[in-house]
Amino acid sequence: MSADAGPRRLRADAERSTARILAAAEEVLAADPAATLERIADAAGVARATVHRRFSSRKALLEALTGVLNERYLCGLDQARVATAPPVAALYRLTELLFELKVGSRAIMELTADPATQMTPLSPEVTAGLELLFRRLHEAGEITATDTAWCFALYLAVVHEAAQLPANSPMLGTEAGDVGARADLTYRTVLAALGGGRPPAEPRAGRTA
Amino acid sequence: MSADAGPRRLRADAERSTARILAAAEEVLAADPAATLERIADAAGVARATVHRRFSSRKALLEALTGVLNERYLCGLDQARVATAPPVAALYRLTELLFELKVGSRAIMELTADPATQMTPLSPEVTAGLELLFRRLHEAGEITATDTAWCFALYLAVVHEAAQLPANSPMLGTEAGDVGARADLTYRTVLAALGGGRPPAEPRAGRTA
DNA sequence: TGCAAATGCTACACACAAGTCTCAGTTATG
DNA sequence: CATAACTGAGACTTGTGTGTAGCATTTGCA
Repeated sequence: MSADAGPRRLRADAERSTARILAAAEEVLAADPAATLERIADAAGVARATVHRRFSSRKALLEALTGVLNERYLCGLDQARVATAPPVAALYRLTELLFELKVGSRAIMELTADPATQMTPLSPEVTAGLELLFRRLHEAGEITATDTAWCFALYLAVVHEAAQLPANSPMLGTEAGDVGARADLTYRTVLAALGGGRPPAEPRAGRTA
Repeated sequence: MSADAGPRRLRADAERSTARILAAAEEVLAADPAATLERIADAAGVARATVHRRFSSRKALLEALTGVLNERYLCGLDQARVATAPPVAALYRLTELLFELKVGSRAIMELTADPATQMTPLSPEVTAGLELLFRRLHEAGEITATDTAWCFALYLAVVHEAAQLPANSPMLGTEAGDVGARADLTYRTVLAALGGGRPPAEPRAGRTA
């Protein structure tokens, strides 16, 4: 399940290096998608050679990164119970989780998708989960939009914009937590944008459980 | 007003080359933001050396490109009469114009903004125009969102997503023109997303005039 | 028509990131 | 503790994009 899933398991410190590199790459690449491996190595506190040791190439590192993000999405979809919970509750919970897991930057996702195919680097499981969620929202009459592709293109866009919004924006209100306010804004905006006929309902299930 | 605004004016064919390069750069860079100057030159039907002759550096070319886009925005804001027309009509018209002028790809705009400052490469005039539009929308009660920054971050995001939407999406309906359908979808979505209390009103002024 | 300007083409210099290799020193783990 | 794994540091090759220069040719313009 790790980056390379090599034949023999890594030593503990090597595993730590891998994790630190991935974390640093996420942070650095979010700020500058064209950042050098050297800058990533610096941010991770390792030598550039070590990056090459843990990841056979830059491409491999990027793929590992999107793998991590995919796992986070999958984890979020699972925790939000998109298949069973009331759709609006699932959407709200999922949105909270996405902000908690800091899946704000779309730039990283666009790094692996080569310019030609323009394919979404989201795994089939993730897209299936999102499709299910929005289909259920539609069946419940919470949204009117019919195209699930449009639904989560818009959803991801709003998540991204809400993540980039400066912390002092009046849109975030005076609520306590920062991520909570962003999630709330995203939830309301998406539901309204996709044609919620009624004013957005409060979720009926657990909030920050 | 041209790319370099040199001391002496260019010959007619040189001016044409400049235009062709800019057009090619827009198309190629929209597909792949990391595209080579050589690929741009090929797409423009000129030699790479000519690109260097018309634009002193890659950076200069990118700046010229954003200049062009800024002009288009400015032109759109002017034609939409954002200062005088009824706000919803102005929004609708502006949206139409943005799609007609193919200002769909945000990738190009993000090319000039260096990763550090994260500044919007939109000119102050453009941002001022957009701010005015959304403030008027708010004052007219068409939207409830209070932060203009949030308003046009979301607006641009929706424009971008609508531009990327595949042509056969059910969201685009069976309307005649492609750009019209996208503009319509964008208009409705944005108005709803920003808290239009009522179902989005039809614009009261000229449509595709 | 004649001249200056613009272009295509080729060759070259330069910078820089990716990737490989070696070796000495450090750290985990049986 | 002894071995094997991991790391940092440095040197090195390679590939590639950018930018410059020269020269023959074409083209706009007066």
